[in-house]
Amino acid sequence: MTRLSQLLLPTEREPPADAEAISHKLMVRAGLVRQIGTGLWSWLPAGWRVHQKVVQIIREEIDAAGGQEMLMPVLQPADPWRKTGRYDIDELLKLKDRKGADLVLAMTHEECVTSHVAQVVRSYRDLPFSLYHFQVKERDEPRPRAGVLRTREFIMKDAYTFDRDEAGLQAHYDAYAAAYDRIFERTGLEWYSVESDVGMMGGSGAHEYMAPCPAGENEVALAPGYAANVEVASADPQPVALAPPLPGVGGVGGPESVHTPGATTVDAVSRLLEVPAGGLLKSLPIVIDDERGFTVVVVRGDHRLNEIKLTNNLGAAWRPANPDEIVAKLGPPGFIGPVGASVPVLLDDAVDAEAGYVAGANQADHHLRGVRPGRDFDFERIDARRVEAGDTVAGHPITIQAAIEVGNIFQLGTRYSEPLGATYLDEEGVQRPIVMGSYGIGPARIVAAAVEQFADEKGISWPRALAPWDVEIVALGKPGSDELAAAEGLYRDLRAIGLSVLLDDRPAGPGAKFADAELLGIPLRLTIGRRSLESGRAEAQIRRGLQDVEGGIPLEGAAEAVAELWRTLP
RNA sequence: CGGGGAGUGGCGCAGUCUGGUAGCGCACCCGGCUGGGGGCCGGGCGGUCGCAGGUUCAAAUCCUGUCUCCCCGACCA
Repeated sequence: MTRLSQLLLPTEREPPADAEAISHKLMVRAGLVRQIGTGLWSWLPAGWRVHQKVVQIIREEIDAAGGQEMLMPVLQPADPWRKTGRYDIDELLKLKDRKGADLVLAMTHEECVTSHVAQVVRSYRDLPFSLYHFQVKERDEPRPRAGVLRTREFIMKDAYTFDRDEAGLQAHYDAYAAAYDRIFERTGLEWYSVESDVGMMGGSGAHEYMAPCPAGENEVALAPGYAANVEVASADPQPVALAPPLPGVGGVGGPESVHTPGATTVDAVSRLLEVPAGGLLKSLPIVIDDERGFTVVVVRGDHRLNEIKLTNNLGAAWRPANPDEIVAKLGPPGFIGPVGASVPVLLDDAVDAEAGYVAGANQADHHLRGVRPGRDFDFERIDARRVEAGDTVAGHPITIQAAIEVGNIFQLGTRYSEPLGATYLDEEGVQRPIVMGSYGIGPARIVAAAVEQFADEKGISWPRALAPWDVEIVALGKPGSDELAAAEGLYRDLRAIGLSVLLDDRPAGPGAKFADAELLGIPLRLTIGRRSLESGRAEAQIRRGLQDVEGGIPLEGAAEAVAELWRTLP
């Protein structure tokens, strides 16, 4: 179906009233997708062609990397999810069948694939291998948003590797990383891979593949040779100009108490004492979920706590202390500090132990000036702050950029094989858990990212590899006209040499056809009108940049010339 | 879950405050003109105003409840 007159392509002049993200607006306007409920989207024919382009690229590269394609169900028994402890996740949709049996709608397929492998694999001779499928995932998201960027139902390519040991996993992981590089390179997207948090998935290592764009929900810290999710990024802090010199710094005597009535925030203290925010110490009382208990985390006043880094570097869960605990252990909230506190202090790496700071005095309406870590309080070091733009890595300042996560790779280890009993016998007859990895890609996010990255004021501009059709022919003139006949001829010739072609043969005006073509974003547009017939040439416009091809393309032998031009497009 | 906003022909909106014959633009259908950037003229089709209950002689409009959708935040294997 490649005649526009017969294609269901409901384009709109106006974006949905409440849409914000570029991809949301344009994918709806261009007739690619339609919404049926919050976070629930249908792919219309043109949009589905793009999705299938992405799927095919992924399939080819994962096959080449040794992945074996299969298919697992979305509807699954609850039992394996109970065994892995994931049945209680809020995002997991649960239901019952007519007999009252508990079922879930899978949000990913570790439980299923691992259950099968547990039944099938007996010996080290059965390993290694990797499996994958493209399948719908269901997630009861707290807040779907931005069109197809974050939905409750979506298709994912999820792959799983099964190895005898960590070394095998590492080899598989590296192979998948290389395959991912090829996949994202082929899509034509701007992308990079970053270190990422292993999250609640557990495991020992993870990378995310990011496509930078304004609608992205992730923040990535970037510097030459460095890219990390802000969730886990570390960097050298920017220095703070501490002037004038603070009392007590390097000198005799302890900190000096100053009256700071009502100054409960960094901002207020900073202004009152005329000390930059970075010259303050911010004390964050927490309760760690192990023998450490009540603890104060101290970061520079101009820095923010990174809760994920804190959790990872503590190696334990924690919660903010409540006001009663703070008063009992330290003093009035707003005036707490590490000096004189009889609780453990974790000092962020960015705090200079030789410098003098302002900190809360653990006394209402008072702060201490000239507080020097080490001299005035004992501490252990921790890296717990969120990096800021301008911090440096190996001397290079970082920037922080919004990005969409389009893929990820995880070293799972035995997180799923142990609870589900996926084991094998090694050469010595010893039973060992299978070592696993998991690897996801969201094709819909790749589609949306491509829209976001290359759209202009006229509409979408697909990378050649993802476009729903290679070439669009705009046929001007009435039905039955010579122009339309010539367009039909060109259409057949292009198809004959293997290009996919969308022919706009609708009885519409030229303005409407050109506008729709630019909205839909096919990389190359050929126009056949009266002028073309008179000059023997089709006008050609490259969508990216809306560049007209000088002189057009001679209709005589046009197919080869078009194919040649098409291969040069982005 | 917290905060904000919105439900009126297919789409985008006005009307609601101050109750009194449901409107506009686009799209769509028919006829004609036009034919290289959303063109013009004429004639049409299409809406239980999200849903339920209430107040009233009278409800899109006031009251109560409820459902749905969007945005910000929290959350996000």
